[in-house]
Amino acid sequence: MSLDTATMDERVPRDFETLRTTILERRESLPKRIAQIAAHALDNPDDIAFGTAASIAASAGVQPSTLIRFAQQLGFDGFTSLQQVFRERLRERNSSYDERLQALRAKAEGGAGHRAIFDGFVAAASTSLNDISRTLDEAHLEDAISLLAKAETIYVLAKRRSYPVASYIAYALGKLKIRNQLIESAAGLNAEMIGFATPADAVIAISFSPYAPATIEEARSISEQGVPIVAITDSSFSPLAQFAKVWFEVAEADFAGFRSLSATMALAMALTVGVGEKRRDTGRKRKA
Amino acid sequence: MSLDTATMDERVPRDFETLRTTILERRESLPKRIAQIAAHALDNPDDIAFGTAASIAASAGVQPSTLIRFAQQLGFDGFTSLQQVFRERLRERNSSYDERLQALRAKAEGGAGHRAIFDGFVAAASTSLNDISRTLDEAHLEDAISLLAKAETIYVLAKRRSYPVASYIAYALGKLKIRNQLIESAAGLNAEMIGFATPADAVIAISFSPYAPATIEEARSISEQGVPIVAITDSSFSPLAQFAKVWFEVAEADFAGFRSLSATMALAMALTVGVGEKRRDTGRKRKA
DNA sequence: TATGGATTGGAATTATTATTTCATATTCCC
DNA sequence: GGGAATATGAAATAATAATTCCAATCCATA
Repeated sequence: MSLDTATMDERVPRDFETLRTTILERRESLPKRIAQIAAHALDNPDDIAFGTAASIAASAGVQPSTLIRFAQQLGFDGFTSLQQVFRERLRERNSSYDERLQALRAKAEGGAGHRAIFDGFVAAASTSLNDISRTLDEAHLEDAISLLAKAETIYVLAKRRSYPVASYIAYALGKLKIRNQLIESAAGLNAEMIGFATPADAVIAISFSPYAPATIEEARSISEQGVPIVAITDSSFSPLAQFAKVWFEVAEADFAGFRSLSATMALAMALTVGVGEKRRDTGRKRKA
Repeated sequence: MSLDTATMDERVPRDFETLRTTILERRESLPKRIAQIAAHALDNPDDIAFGTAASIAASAGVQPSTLIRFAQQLGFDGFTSLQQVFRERLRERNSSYDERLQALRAKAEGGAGHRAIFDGFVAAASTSLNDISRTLDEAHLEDAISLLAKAETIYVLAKRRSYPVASYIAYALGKLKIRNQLIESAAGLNAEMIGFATPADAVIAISFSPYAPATIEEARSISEQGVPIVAITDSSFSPLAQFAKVWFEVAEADFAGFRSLSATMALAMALTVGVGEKRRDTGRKRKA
């Protein structure tokens, strides 16, 4: 009877992406109601993962039995095993970014392809983003934005690994027509540039362990001139923290010896755009 | 009997974070077995979300009834409603980054606090990372890494918005002792620098719409010298694509007018570290 | 338009799973 | 150390959910 329905030769999709592809391939050849639930499944994968056969069937507008036929047509032996795939998807994507990162690190160590390296950096970035959105102190954010919004010129201070963030901040401030000055290491004029800063200005300083000595030195000297500093750094022991009016602790995950910048970037952009908004609101605009 | 157990005055935790806090607060005062399952729940939230009362109890080393008592002690009326919280957590975190981004955009438009802006950038970064890890072409990655690994000097070419990525690549290449040359816009010597490149070298070029004319011009001129180009850009219509031996399409989500860089960064780092590995493997090393 | 095969709906059945109950053990306080 | 209160284990029970079955319907083809 049902022994010889097309379930022998075809592989049962074990992961969501394969399943998705399989469904899309067969889309045309599926009976109406089965197609209906197939579409619903791809559109609402979470519902499949958590719902019961009855509830899913109802929200897709079919009978529970149809749902089971759908699963069987794909080679599963019932709804439950189809559901496993949808659950696995949530498991993988979600919670275990940390563990996943661990696994990927091991994998990459073991010399497994370049895809693993890429996945590692993606996982590191995601982990960092998750972390920061959990730990960011909202009050600090408000304080920092107020402080920066009052500044005549915003100085942006960062070297080496943090420099890309600084350059993005400078780019964004420029686009928002907010006067700013990037203090690079390239030209040897840092000391002079810093000398121009006054207490009416402000600084965004970014540095992570091992802290670039130049950054620390410049931060010290500028804070001694009474210029308020907003710092982004990685621990309360950071030398930057002691010079700063407001500081953020950002823990970036690393992979293959390079730390992610994603969390720092997100915070940097929030500060920048936040300052832009604040200035627009208070109607206090300056020339770029 | 059980009507007046402490379930009236205390709020039932509706979201995972509240639940977590509640559990941690009471940790000390919980009976042994209940504490055991409480710890297990916080350590393996996914198991709670997907398992059955029996399976969870088994893997925590307690009886199913204990699990239910645990739920009731927290104010839930049974295991099922406790489980809902764990499922909701997966739902929220996962699928809906896109929708969440939409919501946040609307919220930020409406002038809702700076936290919303920050969340928006985090969501944009996450969305971009999800996208790229789905769409990245593994073969392209291999090709690009092989190509770059053979180069004597790697030139890194990017302006404006893409410049932070370029500067991070240059930093990382430097740390890996791979000879490289960053082509900035600052110094006006780009034409001369480019003139030094030979077909034995290679270029990483990064540009997104609206493409910086200088980047395109420089890419054209360098490709005419026979130097192979690896491009990171945002569509197959990108002018960069036509000059490139290998090119990657990276779609970054944007928020408040600024696109995320997280996906581009992850790809850039994978390329960089990939090249480092490849050189180490082939034993073909060069001086920095 | 009749006929066979595939598809579907809906209820009956079976399986699984949560919950309750009760006997036993442990803990805490006097 | 005795006794009450609390906690725990194990199995019985109730609830819920998946699956199957069969009759009705639809659809293509002769």
